[in-house]
Amino acid sequence: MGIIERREREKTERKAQIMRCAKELILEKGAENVSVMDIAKRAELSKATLYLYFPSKDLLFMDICNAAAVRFIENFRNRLYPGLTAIETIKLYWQCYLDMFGESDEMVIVFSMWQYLSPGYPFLSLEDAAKPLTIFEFYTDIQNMIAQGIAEGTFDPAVDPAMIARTILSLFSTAVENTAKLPKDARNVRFIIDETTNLFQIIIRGIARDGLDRALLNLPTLLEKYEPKALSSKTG
Amino acid sequence: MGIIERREREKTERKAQIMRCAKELILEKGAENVSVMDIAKRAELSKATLYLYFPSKDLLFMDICNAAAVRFIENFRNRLYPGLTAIETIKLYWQCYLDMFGESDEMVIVFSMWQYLSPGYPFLSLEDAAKPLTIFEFYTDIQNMIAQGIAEGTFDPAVDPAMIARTILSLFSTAVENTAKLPKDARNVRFIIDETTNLFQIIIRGIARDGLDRALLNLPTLLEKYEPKALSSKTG
Amino acid sequence: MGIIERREREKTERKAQIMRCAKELILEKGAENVSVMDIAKRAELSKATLYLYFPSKDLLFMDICNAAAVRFIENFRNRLYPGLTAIETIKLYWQCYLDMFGESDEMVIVFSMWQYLSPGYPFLSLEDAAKPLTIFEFYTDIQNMIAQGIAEGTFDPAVDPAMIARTILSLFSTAVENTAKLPKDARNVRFIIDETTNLFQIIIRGIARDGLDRALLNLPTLLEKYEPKALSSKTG
Amino acid sequence: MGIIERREREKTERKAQIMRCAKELILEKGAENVSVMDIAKRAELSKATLYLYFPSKDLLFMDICNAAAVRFIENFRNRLYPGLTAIETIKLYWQCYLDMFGESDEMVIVFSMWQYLSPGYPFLSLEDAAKPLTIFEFYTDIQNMIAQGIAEGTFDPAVDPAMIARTILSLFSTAVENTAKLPKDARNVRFIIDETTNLFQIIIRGIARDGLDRALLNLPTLLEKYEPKALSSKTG
DNA sequence: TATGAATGAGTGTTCATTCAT
DNA sequence: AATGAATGAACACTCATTCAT
Repeated sequence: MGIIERREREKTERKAQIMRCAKELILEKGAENVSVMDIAKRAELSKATLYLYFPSKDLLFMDICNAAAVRFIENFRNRLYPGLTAIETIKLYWQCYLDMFGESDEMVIVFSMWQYLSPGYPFLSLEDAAKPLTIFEFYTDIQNMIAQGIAEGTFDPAVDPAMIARTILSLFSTAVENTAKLPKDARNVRFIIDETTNLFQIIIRGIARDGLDRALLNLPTLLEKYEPKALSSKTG
Repeated sequence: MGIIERREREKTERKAQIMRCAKELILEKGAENVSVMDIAKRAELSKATLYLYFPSKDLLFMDICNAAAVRFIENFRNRLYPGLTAIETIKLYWQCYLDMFGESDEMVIVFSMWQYLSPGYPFLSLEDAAKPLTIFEFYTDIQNMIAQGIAEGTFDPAVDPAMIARTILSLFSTAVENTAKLPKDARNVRFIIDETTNLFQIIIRGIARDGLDRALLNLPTLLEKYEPKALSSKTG
Repeated sequence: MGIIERREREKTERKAQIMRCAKELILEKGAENVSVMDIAKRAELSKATLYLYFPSKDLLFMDICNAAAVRFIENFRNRLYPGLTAIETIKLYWQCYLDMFGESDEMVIVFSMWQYLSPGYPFLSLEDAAKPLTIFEFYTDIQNMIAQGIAEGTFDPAVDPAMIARTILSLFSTAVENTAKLPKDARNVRFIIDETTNLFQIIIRGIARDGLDRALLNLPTLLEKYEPKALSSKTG
Repeated sequence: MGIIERREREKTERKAQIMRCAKELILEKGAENVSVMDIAKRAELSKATLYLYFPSKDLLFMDICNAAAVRFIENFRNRLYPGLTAIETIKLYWQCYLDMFGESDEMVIVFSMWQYLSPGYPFLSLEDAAKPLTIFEFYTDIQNMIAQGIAEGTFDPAVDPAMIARTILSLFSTAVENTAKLPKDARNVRFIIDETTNLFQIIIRGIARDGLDRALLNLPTLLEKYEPKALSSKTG
């Protein structure tokens, strides 16, 4: 039985290795410039071997995209408290983003794969999406947070949650993808985090109900972490 | 010398004709699906002849991008009044956008070419841009308007004008490009205008100085035109 | 030694199982669309294991072809009476064909494998055949029947028995293979039998001695079985 | 204007040259073993250049098939007399076949291309044919001749003209293709002609009305040419 | 005995660019 | 000035076969 397990482990490891190589290349050259040959060379395998682990280039890319997206979403959902206000949830969401992005290039991968696979996706309509990407759940999550915020009187009721979700995703996607297209050494993770944080902050303010105290809307940053336990007023 | 001039004129005319054909195709099929062959056929020229007028496909596309951008920028600058406030200027800017987008596909061209040519551009830094695109002046113009707004106390002084300019351009670019990827008949110009207007509005609100009366920030829409002459208080 | 025998038996059984799977696939998809992978999957074995039992795909296919051919030939030879006239033998031969084809897909296998393996074979010369296929014995049998018929005055002495044998085999082969290329459900065994019967009938008539009573040459059909026992006039 | 004509001529010449190379390879290796690369190499061109002259491999092969088929059919129809009996027409048909086949490998090409492109074609049903090959007209022509023969009392009325047409084409196709698959030096044009002549002869006899004088049915051979002018009794 | 893993050599097709004329 | 012709390099994907374990 040890053998079977070891085989399993090796297979997983190989898949992971291939995905790692593909990710490197995506980060280096941009998704649309990565060919199956490139990945094979980097992984020191033959093209044919790649196809042993992934049935097609698209599915390899989808796996890469989903793996990171799943990690993010699970992390976020695990840290969710019942009874959080919309703005608290948003802050938590953002904290998860900072945590994940601070550690790795995962977010870059998520968004650039996403653009590659479903280019026009979230901006226009959900229905046009051809491929089942986990990242689509980002859309739902964000939409829900905005809707809850409207219900709680935090956000302007004239605002369309779906449109805001689209916008936020587009912004991140663009930010991240643009970064991914730069040569790797020019890339500055820290910068991306600051930039996307500012963007998100602006949008949150832009959709806030008129007259709301802005102090409530401050998102966590790399310097100021958000601790949901402390903030969520379970007693009140 | 008349001959030289005529030659010059003919050459310009030819170039314009090629660009016209290329633009048609970009709108019909999306930038990345337009081949040199396609353009040559549409222009009823040989591929080799195209290379007589444009040194490469990329440079042809850049010219197309620039030509439209120049039209927009000149139109905007021509309609500028001295003495306009930042927010008035922004409204005018937006009115120009509405005018241009309502009338023609020029904006689609501008942004989709731009994405095609310098995908990672404006988000990160001006210096990294490999190619001299006129569209970069959009960036300066927007930046200036935001900076002026900060100076006039309309916008939050903590805001970074350059970052806002990047953001706005990214959003438009994404919106327009996503649209451009749809088949031409499915494209809905009206929808793009509404969407980008909403986005712009949210950002303007998001960067407004705390406590500012939001009514001042209302952008023109397709229904409510902005008339700078009436609004600009030259006397005050 | 029981062990050795059991091993032998198991090996044979495994081979048979693989051949069964391959045959199913050939019937379903046509010989040239069956890959080693397909067969391995169907047999629930690894590709490598297949190569333990058959040294190559070609040789597996040859075995399949031969096994079915042997079955047919043995059946035919078992039912042969000494003292049958040529035309009686031919009728018997045809009856065997009808029996075998009516009951199973064996004939389809025989001929489609044959075409796959030795496409140019029987038409031109026996010597050119690269691979030792049992089906070549069909050729000898038919040739013998024709030669006997000539000797008995049933067939035109100007006729070349070898050529007729080639022709008949080619016709069957083509008929069967064409059928095999159709999707399995569209295949119409009944139709093939009728068609090949007609063809065979025409050839038999075509080579009959001038002036011979055609009634003697009527082949059995699906409706009219041939009973050699009754017909063979052992007394005369 | 001379230039245009020369270009035209050169283009035609190039096409012809490519077709020549492809034909050589088909004769040498069999149609299904000829790749675009092979043809390009033989023609001392790049693969891309081939695609300048033929839009796809299939269409190149179809052109090859059709060009020869058209030559044959036109030759036959040009030599047709009004008022010929069925059997006279058949003899003429055969004479055309002998003429064409004696001179070149054209018939080999016709039939092996045909098999490659529409493998199961004539045997089963006309409707299944996916590609418009001129060779299908062979089918109609033969069918008509048989039908006329039945009407004139030459052939057995029980015979199905369509089935005979299928058979004849299958036989030629098989004969020719089998030849084509042999190594080129083993091929013997003379032999094919004799063989197919004999086959055709046998079928004609096989479908003759019972009691008909066989002498009327003798087909032309390489040795005995058929001269339709002499035979067609225009006066009677 | 059995197999998972690996691969070399191939498939048809596309496209931006060059160059002799 | 204009072009027809040519091409190298690339693309995603497949398959029969081998071999270490």
